[in-house]
Parts: sequence; structure tokens; C-alpha cells
Amino acid sequence: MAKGITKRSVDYSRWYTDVIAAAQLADYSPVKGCMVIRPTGYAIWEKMQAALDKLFKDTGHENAYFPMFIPEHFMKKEAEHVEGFAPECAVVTHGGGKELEEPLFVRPTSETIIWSMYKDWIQSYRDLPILINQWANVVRWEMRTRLFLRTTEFLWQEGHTAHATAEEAEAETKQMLEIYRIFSEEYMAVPVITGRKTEREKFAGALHTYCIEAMMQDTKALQAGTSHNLGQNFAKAFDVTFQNEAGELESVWATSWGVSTRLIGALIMTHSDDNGLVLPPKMAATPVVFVPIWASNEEMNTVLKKIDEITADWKGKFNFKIDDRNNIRPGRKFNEWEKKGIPIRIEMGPRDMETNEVVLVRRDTGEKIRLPQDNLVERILTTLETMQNDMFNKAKEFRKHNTHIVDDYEEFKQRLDNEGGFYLIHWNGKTATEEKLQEETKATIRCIPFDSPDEPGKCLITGEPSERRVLVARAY
RNA sequence: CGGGGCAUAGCGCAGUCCGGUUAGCGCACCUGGUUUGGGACCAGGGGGCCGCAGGUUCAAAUCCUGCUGCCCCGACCA
Repeated sequence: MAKGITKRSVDYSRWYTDVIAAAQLADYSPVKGCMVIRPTGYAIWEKMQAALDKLFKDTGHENAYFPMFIPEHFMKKEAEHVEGFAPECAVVTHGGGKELEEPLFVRPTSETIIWSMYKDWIQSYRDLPILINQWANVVRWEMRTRLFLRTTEFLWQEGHTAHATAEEAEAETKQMLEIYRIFSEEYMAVPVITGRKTEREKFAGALHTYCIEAMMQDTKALQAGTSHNLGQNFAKAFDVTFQNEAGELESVWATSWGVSTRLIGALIMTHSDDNGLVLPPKMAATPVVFVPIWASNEEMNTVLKKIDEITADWKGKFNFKIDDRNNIRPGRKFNEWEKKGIPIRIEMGPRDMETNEVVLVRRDTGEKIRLPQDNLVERILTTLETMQNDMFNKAKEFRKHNTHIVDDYEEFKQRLDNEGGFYLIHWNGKTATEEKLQEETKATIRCIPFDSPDEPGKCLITGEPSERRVLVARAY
């Protein structure tokens, strides 16, 4: 049916890049590993930014901006951090035609430069908390890249907060993860599992890392957001202390949290189909397109005039486009908007004019509904809402269907190979076991889910005692 | 960084083995007309340093050497 888009069943990763090309979301750039985000793709990012920014501001955060260049010695101050990030950093060694006295790292993340500033900004507990977010680009020199999911340069937001107590920092870490969950599920209609990363998977320099994990349509896992409790690691590395109420000097407690343009990849791989992109209404810059149909120029004028009447009260309710191009036929228009994932298409031609009706087509189900021209605003708004819910429920149902509980290693290996999916397994909590699991199955522990109940059992790999189940899957 | 593949018009490709007219096809694009309820049709037209650099030859997209870039699959990662 869809020309130019490889079917998911044939080649999932080709399908993914085909959808991006067909919807004109992004393009490969002349720079290896870097992409150009095209207007249609950037519009999705702007929708994400707008929603997240509001959620951040509503919880007391402010935006700021720090330099993209980080002096080398900053990067080296926190041992675990430098070990984690140094191998994937781009480094500037020359400027103004001369070799620099000290190389500048292009930020892979901004903890170090931000904490070098927090040192100056924080003296007493009265200066705390600091709740800052930054919208920025970062660079990580990746071996293999994939549009949106992993590129050398990407856009993201990174929150960096400073607190007077460990409890407050922990509460912030959890709060921001919850905001990511809300955003993912309620705006992107992408169900996620919240949990804690293992020691091996946590952020370099963090006490611990919380994450949201989503299941893509090929049943692989995608880490969609992370929130880190940094403890006092960065405060100690950058000597950031404050005087508490008792007059004693203490190290500041820190968090950081981020989501990136990778979310666009999650959005695509959760909802889209063989005909192209499918956008949940809340992520569509233009949720409605009106496609008029006519057979002659006179008819064109009548139909367009009627459309002006019908859409007069749409303004301010939702964004919409009227596709009045006369050089291509309706069928082409249907297809173009489908590929771009516009949630609702309204069609109206001479036949509908006679009966005072329009045809409404849902992108997610393809369902066509004839509707009277009156009260369309109401119908469209409720349909958008229904679609938003349906898409979330469908994705959640899919994940449920592909999540399994297993207690036999051989069965696990076979099923993982044959059906993929998420697995809840017992694990003895040891890094060595985790590494063995990955070596033997290419699956990783995605997280220790928050809702995983205390349930004594035996480690799937070693048979040793385990206290609860962890989430395992092959991941992007 | 290992394995595989590719480089010819904006995109997708043929031509390369076996050197030889003006480098061709589909899509897209432009003009005109007929069309318009699921990717229209006809006619005309524009667009090429055949990845780069050397070499062989009377003659190179085609043969030889070197380089570069990109894509896919693995190891690392938001």
C-alpha cells in the first residue's frame, strides 16, 4: 500500500529510517554521525519542549544556559565521571589559529561546568535549593549512530539541582522521574516502566540512576529518560560547601536529569505503522488537515467557500491546515498527510455538500466516519482525546502481551530469541552475573522496577538467592 | 575498531565483466492541456567534474593503484 516505506515485518530498522524520510523528520548531514532535524521533526521537538518546560516551571525550575566548552581539568575532577565520558568526548585543541593552553571538551553533559559555577553561587543553606534546567546540544562521539536514537550531536534538556539535604535531593530525583513518566505516558502516549538502574548501568558519577524504559514495536527496550541522584560526588569534586542552620560546613547534595531528541525515536517506534508516521494528538503541531475535493474550478470555489464557513470557529481550538493545492489530486494528499502522521483528516467534496456532511478519518485506525457539518469542533476535540487514549492503551496492551515472567534460563534464552520482549527475572544483584547475562544473550537489565514486589526466588543465571525480579530485554 | 556493501541528475538505479556514437531509465522537478472521492494522464522541457587523486591507453563511468565518504551487521552508548 505505501510506496517507499519498508514493511515492519520485512525489516524493522529500514522501516524506521523510511518513516523518518517519508515524513521528512530528519536528514543525514554531511557530517558523519550528525543529522539535520527538518521542520516537521523539529515541530515535534518543540511540542515536547513546550510540554516539558511547563512541567519543569510548574515544579519551580528555571532555565539558564552554560557554555558548551568545558576546560579539560573540570572533566577530570570526578573520577567515575571522567572514566565514563572521556572515551566519547570531542576535544577542541586549537582556537584562533593557535594551539590552546588547555584543551576544551565539547560538553557531553554539563555537570562539571555547572558545579564549577555553583561553587560561587552557594554559601549558605539560604542559597538552596538551586533548581536549574538547560536546553542545549551535547556531543558524544558514538561509533554507530541512528537517526534520533543515537547521533553524535543531539538536543536535550539537562536539569541540575543543588540541595541542602540528601532527602531533598532524593525527592527531587524521584519527582523528576515522575514528571518524565507523566510526560511520556500522558503526552506521548508511550507507556513506560519506572525503576532504578543497576550499578553497571547508572550514570558515571551518580549515587544511583532512575529511568523510564519503553517497549518499541519490535519488542526491544528503549531508555527514554534518566534522573540521577548525584549525592555529594560533584560537590566534593568541585568543593561546593554551604553553611547549614547550625553553622557547620557541609557538602551540597545534587541531582541531574535529562531527556533528549531520542524521545522522537521512541514516539516513532511506539505508534507508527507501515503507512508512515502516526502522531498522538498532543504531539502533533497540526492535529487536523482539511482536504477538499472538487471536479471543476467552480466546484473548487464552492467547496473552499463552504470550508471557510465550517472552519470559522476552529481557530483557537486546535491547529489545522486546509490543503487547497490544485496541482495534485486528493489521493496524493491523503497519502502525504498519512505519511506525516497528522491525526485527523477531514474530507469534503460535492457529495458531502449535498448532505451537509464531512468525512473524518482517524490516522491511528484508518476509520472513516461521516459526520454532520454542525458541531464539528466538538466531535474533533473528542476524537483527538479518544485517539490519545486509544494509542496509549494500544501500546500498553502490546507491552503487556510481550512481557513475560520466566524462571528457567534455557527457556528464557529460547523465548528471547524467538519472541523477543521484556522478561521479569530473578537476579542475584551481582555485576558479574549481569555481564554474563549480556554476553550470553545480548540482553541487559533495563532496570529494577519500582513496582517489583518483594518476592524471594533464585537467580535465573546462577541459582543464588534473589529478593525481587528485575526487567531484562534487548535494548537500543 | 572488525565484517559486509555501495559511490553515475534531487532520490532510486542500469551501464563497468569484455574501454569506442551525444551516458541511459524510473520517480521527482518545470511548461501546456485534460483531470480531481485513495499515490492521474498526454505532450514537451531542464538538470551529470560518472566520489577524489594519480596511472595505463589513440580513447576511461568502464582497466590498475591509492585515498575519501556513506550505509548495513557486531563490540560501546541518552
